[in-house]
Amino acid sequence: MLSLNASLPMILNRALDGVMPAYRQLFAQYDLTEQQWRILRALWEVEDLRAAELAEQTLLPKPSLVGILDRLEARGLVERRRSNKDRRAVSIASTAKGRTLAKEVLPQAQAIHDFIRAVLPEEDWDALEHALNTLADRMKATTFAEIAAE
Amino acid sequence: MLSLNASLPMILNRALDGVMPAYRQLFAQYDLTEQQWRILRALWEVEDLRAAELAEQTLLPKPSLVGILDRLEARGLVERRRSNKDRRAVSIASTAKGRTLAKEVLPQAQAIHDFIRAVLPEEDWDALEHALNTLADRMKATTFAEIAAE
DNA sequence: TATTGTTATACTCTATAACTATA
DNA sequence: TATAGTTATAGAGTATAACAATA
Repeated sequence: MLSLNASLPMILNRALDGVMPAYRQLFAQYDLTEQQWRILRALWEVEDLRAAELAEQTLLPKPSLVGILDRLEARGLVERRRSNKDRRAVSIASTAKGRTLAKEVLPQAQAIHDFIRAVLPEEDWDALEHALNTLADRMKATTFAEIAAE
Repeated sequence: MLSLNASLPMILNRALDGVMPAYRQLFAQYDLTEQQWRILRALWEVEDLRAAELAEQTLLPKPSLVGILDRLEARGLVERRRSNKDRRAVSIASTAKGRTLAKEVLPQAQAIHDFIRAVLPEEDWDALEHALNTLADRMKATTFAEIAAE
């Protein structure tokens, strides 16, 4: 029987547990949680995103998104605008204040990233990325019911 | 500049996001959260563990552990016993009821695991495990301050 | 009717620091 | 004094379902 620490979730969690503290120390300096960071990070790359797109890119459930956006908006880092084309939709964008923050934080995040990249040789990263992405894609199309039915 | 969805945390999170729903559907049938599962899973492999060991193996912070154990104990799935050798220490073990649960759930968790393993060839798994464990080890010994100082 | 985003509810987990009892 | 576990506090995120406005 498989042991706990050889299970894929635990391997992934251990890796995250190794990597995230460095990031969290950085985020903490700017009073950001990991989820808030993901949202800002996504918004800094584009003009704006609709709530549904943002939820998908950040892997955050839609009802969670609302609260996290509320907090970011209250701090003036993002802003919500009702779309004119479809009055149901909301477009979310970084504010100027948010972009100022980006200029300060992104280089430091990049430094962490570079440090991490240097731990493994380039070809290991390619293999890692490919394997994990394959897994995620394959599993996204699979439910527990299908597995149990085998 | 690096994009969000190419960052290691996001790659790992996406993989978890692909893999966990299948497990969560299973856990939900037994009213278990992911964290509760980790604890039970660890306790099913051994006679007992001390709180500190359990926290380490499950990657759960000690104060979180207390509440999660409270809930598991209230359901009669685990039990806490004060150690006689060191009256400060607490040894935590699965109850008979917990072991009955194990017999029911573990084979289904194993089925998910087998399914996941079949997605990638054996050698990819070896590479993946090795790469991620190397990363976790290397990063655990690193603080943000060190990275920033480079 | 279907979709977008939001609200409501209830709960689990987290972070940090301080505390109790042992050692 | 140091350690093991717990408590206290305050908050963030999650899950699920239901809802209002709009399409």
